[in-house]
Amino acid sequence: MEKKYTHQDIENRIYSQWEESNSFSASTDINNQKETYCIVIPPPNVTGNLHMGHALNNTLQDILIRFNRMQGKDVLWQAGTDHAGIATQMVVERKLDTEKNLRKEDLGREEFVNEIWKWKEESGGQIINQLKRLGSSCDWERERFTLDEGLSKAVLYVFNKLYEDGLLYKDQRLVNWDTKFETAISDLEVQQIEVEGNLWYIKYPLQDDRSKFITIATTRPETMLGDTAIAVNPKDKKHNKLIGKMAIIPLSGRAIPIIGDDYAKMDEGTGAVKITPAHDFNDFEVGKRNNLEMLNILDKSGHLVDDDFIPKKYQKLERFSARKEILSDLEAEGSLIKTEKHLHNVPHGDRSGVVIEPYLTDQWYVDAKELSKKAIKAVKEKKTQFVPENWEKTYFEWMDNIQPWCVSRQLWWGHQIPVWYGPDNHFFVAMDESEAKEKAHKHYGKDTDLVRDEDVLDTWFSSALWPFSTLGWPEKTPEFEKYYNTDVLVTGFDIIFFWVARMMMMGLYLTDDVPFHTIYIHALVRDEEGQKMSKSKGNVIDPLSLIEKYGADSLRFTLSSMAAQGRDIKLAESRVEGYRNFITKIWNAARFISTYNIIQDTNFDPTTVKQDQNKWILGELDNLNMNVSQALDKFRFNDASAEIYSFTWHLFCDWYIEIIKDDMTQSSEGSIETKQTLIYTYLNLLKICHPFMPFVTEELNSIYKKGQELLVTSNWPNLVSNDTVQSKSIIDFLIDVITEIRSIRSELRVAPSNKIKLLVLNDGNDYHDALVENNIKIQRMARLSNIEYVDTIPDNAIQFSLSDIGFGLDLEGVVNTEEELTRLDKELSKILDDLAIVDKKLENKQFLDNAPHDVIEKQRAIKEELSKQKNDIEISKQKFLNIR
RNA sequence: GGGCGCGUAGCUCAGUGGGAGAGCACUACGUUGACAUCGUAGGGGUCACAAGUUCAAUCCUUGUCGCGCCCA
Repeated sequence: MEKKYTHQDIENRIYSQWEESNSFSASTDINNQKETYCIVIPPPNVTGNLHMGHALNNTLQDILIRFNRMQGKDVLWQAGTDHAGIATQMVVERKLDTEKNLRKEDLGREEFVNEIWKWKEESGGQIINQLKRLGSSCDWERERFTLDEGLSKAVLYVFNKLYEDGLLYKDQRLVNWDTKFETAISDLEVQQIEVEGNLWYIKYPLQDDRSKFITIATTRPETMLGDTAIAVNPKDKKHNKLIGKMAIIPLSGRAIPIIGDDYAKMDEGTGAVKITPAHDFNDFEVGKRNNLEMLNILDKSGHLVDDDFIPKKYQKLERFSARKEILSDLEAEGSLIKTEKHLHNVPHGDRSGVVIEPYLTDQWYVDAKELSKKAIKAVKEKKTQFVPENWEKTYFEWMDNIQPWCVSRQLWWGHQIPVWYGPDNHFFVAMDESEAKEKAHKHYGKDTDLVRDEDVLDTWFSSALWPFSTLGWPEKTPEFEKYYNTDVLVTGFDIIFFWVARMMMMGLYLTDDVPFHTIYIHALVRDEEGQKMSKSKGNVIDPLSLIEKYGADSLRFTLSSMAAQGRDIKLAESRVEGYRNFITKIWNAARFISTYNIIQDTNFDPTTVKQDQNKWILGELDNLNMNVSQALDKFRFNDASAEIYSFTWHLFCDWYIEIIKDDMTQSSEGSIETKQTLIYTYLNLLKICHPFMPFVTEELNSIYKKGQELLVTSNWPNLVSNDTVQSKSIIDFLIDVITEIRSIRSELRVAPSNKIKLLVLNDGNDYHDALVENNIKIQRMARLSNIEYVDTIPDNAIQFSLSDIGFGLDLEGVVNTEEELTRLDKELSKILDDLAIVDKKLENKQFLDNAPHDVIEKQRAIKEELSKQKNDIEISKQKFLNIR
């Protein structure tokens, strides 16, 4: 075997092997009766690149998938990507601009969309290959894309159904408008950013007496051109007598009413607020309440319109230039009273980065309120369960306050809305143009030319169908029948609103079933300082470079070790390095085994082993098996990882391998049993490690199972279920003896090369036999010259006792008496402290009356143990004082 | 303003109503053919603070202080 595990060479080879053997494929035998396990991947964006969030998300999914696959279930991990409307369109627009200096309008819609498809075929979906590098065992043959034919059909069907059911309608409302992309965006794609702006105080003269003014304060003076009222609070004594009068907008000269409305807060600003219903969400509501006119001052690119109510000089100005102009003009004419610095939140598009405008447009809306009812109920009734549970609060909070879902986007890339308009703007919702034409014929009584709605649907509209559309729904496919509903959705909390909530709503509406019964919400990966990773901060750790450097298994094991519930992951590279060392350790254990050319005996029956060391390690292996399984059932990835780590390193390598070293060079019946146990344990350990570290375990397994089974499709180990109570207590005892001797040697600075004599008192018990049987092992591991069984421990020996057996270490001439006395004092004071605590409890009558029996018994046992140790030390101490 | 969460070893974090844990870092010493990406041993904590419940609190309750995130 190579001295080190070289992941660079091995990972690609292993992954191809998995793919070539179809190891990831869900069963093709649709009629098999096996229990199913299905996860749908949260589809990464087709423009995406693997970041730490993906790495964590997919590591956890892959652990679950591989674990369940090894349980013998019929497993489907449904893979794919989404078409990411804005993001993808943006990428291709930028590319066209830099490469050909073309704008999408130069090409026209059809050709531009072709360009996007071309881009998608050539360089889209890179992330799929990156997921493969991580080791993800998705069923790639079933990979889907939200714009696939089947998924698009589902989208059309759902749009029609929603419309027919009265859950989808066209409406004119304010939307979040991105002036860069010239489309509506979701409020979830809007980031509120705190900005230091200004509050400008502007006076509006009264129409009937222009020497009088009402003063308003605004952060957006340019919108005054669209004001259609000034609101004051009816209870505001300073202002309420003005209600019903008219004020004049400076610069434009248009007259607007002063109205009374609670929305005006007396203690904010001047108490009077300008109302611009077409440019502010709150004002929109005020406008509707008071039947105000809605004047749109902006075009879709954020320039002022050239309508008559806008003074000529401001027409067609960009919105921020307009603000500048207007402010300087206000100042010039004396309408600007003062300017105050003002910290406030300004909405920004999370992709475009530009300030988002509330903008009055016609859009398609889904009645999310209605759809949310079942989705709320399903979680309340635990048909779908959040893990950790408290995330359901976040879910409920959002669901309870849900707004109509604006599903139309003014983009070219996406599912074009299946609505056709007649010449009179009467529209027909249909599955395709011919159906629309039929409907139009019925409506108009003759063939009529129709124009299709130009807009496309929000990407999340199609993503919401993902858990079932990928399985062939709305067709009643065998896959849908078999794998739906899916088992668990694994995702980050930041996606609960975007995606989880929508899948729940659509799933329940369309399939009358929850899309998954568990939603596991994992952490966010942050940098070492706990900052969110972002390109602008430059603190991004690239998972691919970590994979390059340390191997995918190291990264995976690091992430799963740190994936404790309810806490974010602060990732430092040193952790990855540490777990890389762990993998080296596993590798080296295999090298140890390989030294002895052990051939695995397929008839070996672990239930028949006789020796304590072997029974013990098999028992510990069973524990590991159960603990890992239970931890994974509860999504406790960090616990599972910790179990694996400590078993492998601290039981198997540190103790088992050390204990059995003497047996390796022998050929007795006993040593054969040990060799077979060694290899049995190791191969099963590889299986248990496999979901976490698939590459290295597959490679190591192949050393012993060349050409036989692959780990990926092997079965999870069965429990051995021996009775190991006695073996465990014996091995634990031996470990204690060796550890105690090592500890004393180290503290008394006995050189490792100095082999000393161990004395054992002859008044012993059951453990005596174990000492005799393991004589050579103990000598080797504790660096002893020999072990002598004696009737008394001489005065100059260091004395200790374990499990009622007295021991002495003959250190005459080796140890400095004063040093030993110091050591004993230190020991003693520790024991006395502990003893005091136990005594206090046992002397407390209340404690004896109230505490449960086993707790009291435990305290008594502790006391006994401590008293014995105290006694030993005092005797030793006296002996050393005597010879001082 | 509303909600969620976090303060445990130098760092990163587990954990439990009944003798404080891990990894990394640190210190000392290193032998033996699996492993120096290692081995052995060791040091290090008022479990943020305060009050309460309890026979018993790091854990439960309340409050205070500090920090983070989400929503408005």
